Amino acid sequence: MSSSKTLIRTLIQNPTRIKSKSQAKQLHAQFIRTQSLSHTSASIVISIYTNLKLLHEALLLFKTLESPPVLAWKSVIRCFTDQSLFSRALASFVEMRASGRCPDHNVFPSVLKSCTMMMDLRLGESVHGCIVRLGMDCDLYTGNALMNMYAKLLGMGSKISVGKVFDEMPQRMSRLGSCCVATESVEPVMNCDEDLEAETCTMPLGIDSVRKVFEVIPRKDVVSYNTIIAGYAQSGMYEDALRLVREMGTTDIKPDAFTLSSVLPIFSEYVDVIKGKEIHGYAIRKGIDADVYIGSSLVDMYAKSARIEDSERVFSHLARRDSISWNSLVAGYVQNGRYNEALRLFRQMVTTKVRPGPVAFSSVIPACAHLATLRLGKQLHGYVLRGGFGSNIFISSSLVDMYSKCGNINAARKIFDRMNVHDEVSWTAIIMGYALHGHGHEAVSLFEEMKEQGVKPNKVAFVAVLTACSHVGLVDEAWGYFNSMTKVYGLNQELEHYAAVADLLGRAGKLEEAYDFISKMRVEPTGSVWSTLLSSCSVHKNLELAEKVSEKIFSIDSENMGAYVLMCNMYASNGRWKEMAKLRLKMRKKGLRKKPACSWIELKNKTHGFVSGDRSHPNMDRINEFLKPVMEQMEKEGYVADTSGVLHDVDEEHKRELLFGHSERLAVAFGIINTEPGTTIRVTKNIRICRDCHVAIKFISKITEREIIVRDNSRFHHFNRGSCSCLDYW
DNA sequence: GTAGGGTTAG
Repeated sequence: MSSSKTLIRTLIQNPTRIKSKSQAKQLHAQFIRTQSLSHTSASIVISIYTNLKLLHEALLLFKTLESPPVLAWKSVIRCFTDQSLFSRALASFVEMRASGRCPDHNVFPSVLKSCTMMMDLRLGESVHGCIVRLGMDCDLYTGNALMNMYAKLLGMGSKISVGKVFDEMPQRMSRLGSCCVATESVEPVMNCDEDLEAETCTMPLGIDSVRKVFEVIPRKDVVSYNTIIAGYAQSGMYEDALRLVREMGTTDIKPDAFTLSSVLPIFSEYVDVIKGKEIHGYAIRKGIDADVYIGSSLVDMYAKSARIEDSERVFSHLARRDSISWNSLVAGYVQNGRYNEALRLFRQMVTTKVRPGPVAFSSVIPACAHLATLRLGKQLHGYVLRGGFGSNIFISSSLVDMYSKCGNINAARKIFDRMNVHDEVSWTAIIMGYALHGHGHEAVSLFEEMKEQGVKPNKVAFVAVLTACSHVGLVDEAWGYFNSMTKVYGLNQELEHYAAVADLLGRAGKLEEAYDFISKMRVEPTGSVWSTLLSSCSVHKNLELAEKVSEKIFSIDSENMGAYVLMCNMYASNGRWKEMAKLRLKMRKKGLRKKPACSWIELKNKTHGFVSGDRSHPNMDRINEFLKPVMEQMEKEGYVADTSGVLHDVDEEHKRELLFGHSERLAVAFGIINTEPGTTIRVTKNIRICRDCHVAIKFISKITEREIIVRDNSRFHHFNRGSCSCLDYW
């Protein structure tokens, strides 16, 4: 008997000597056998259980206590937090306070973490009050946890309104990590005060609180610095973040992997690859360059600096890759326009058994949008739904965009309508979708609806609405929107907005006005702004202005292929063969070659490409066999080949043949002969659809009774029953 | 008690 009492005493004095579940249970049994299980000893056993993460055993014993001591409460609360049972941790804390027990500094870090994960700012603040009253705000761990809470719950976004903090809760939730899912009650306690409704602060709300806590902590450690640096970095206060990193250099606290991976995104944002490389070098010297966090930050930093090869190299040297490392490179490919590689890597990621999370989908779906591959886009959509990410606002916005860019505006609208909340990005995606499909009026009314619902349009939204106006010729409306940017929304017009207005004026035939507008822009016009006017000059057959405009283009960009081709076309259609020849000679001297026009169509899991005039396609005979009678029928119905756009200096008969071989016509024909009657044909083209093909496809849609959708590089054309959705305004 | 990747844009 006495020997077992000695044993108990030794174990109680050194509880860490108990390393296994069976040892803990033996100790518990000894207490029961010797009838010495007091409140204090029970608390010690509970703390031993919780240290071994034996929540169930701890709770069984805990429930037998009538008035549990602080040690028992603390252990249970910490264990709940460790197991991601945040709401139960908080409930226990509240209960402990109600029972009159006074918390000590050991319990606050867990409680604050639970408040953070539950996004319960109200409770967190009252805990803070309690901490101050107990004079525990000097405690290092408590202070660090407090800073983290304020940074997470108040510190996101550079300018944030209090009302918005609460609106964004579902998104913030996903950002806090997947462990939220493990709690029993995901519903955050939201006590939104009326007076907190929509006050916009110019400074992120939380960072001020973070700084106050930081200043109170008397002795700071590397975690304190990392927490406040991350807070500044994520609030867009980059200079303050970097200032603190430098300040660390004056102490004996040295930047570690956490510090670096908070700082690297700043240099991504600044596109400062020199500083980024310095950090990379520091990481190598410290021997932490293989860290997964640093690795993905480096991949991202190099990708954002257009050095995707360096991203690939960092990625290939990573010892371990998690889903974020993979996704950083997938996203990097997308950001650099390497869409096929993005899709390839995404596939590789999946075959490597790394489960793509929500972020991976919102990175890769835009690749489908750019490639206009409805087939892959639909597959990803299915994958998204199976993964349970259907209500993620980032993913939904990218799906809206994907469906509209792949030609299915109705599917885009359906997804948009099913979203619970719309932010400026999702609104912009659907508005741009209608704009590209030529439904300018619908786009404009959606823009108005967005404003009515209190969502402030950003600069991209203005690009979308101006594009919508431009595609249907809403000149007055466009001016209104253009001017409201500065007057109502405090947004500066940027190149894209000027370009959209210039495009609008040009399309509307107000060529001189467009010329003046571009000449007086407050931003230096680029070659592409002038190029849109040049194509308007071509559409409205104004050769004189076109020559002026092309000179402007060549003075900015002497190798602008599009301008050469358009000018050649215009000279050709005016019979000015000499000028055309001169221009072509210039092109040849510069070694410029015309980008081949090509079109592609997806059929049965395969993409079929057609290059203008290329007769090598294995189905060429069948295509011609199909086109011949259709062309004859077209001519009976009044089709006359418009050969004015044909560049080549050849006779009329030959020109007709050349038009015959245009890539979009081949792709449409191929689609029709390889699908069931009535199937919609979707064709994508790399440059603007040709004028004659536009007429021809209208006839083809009528004769074959097919809906034909052609996406060129600027918009969609829906051909149906002999007419096009653009109503020939393009 | 701390860190990394994401949606809309001629």
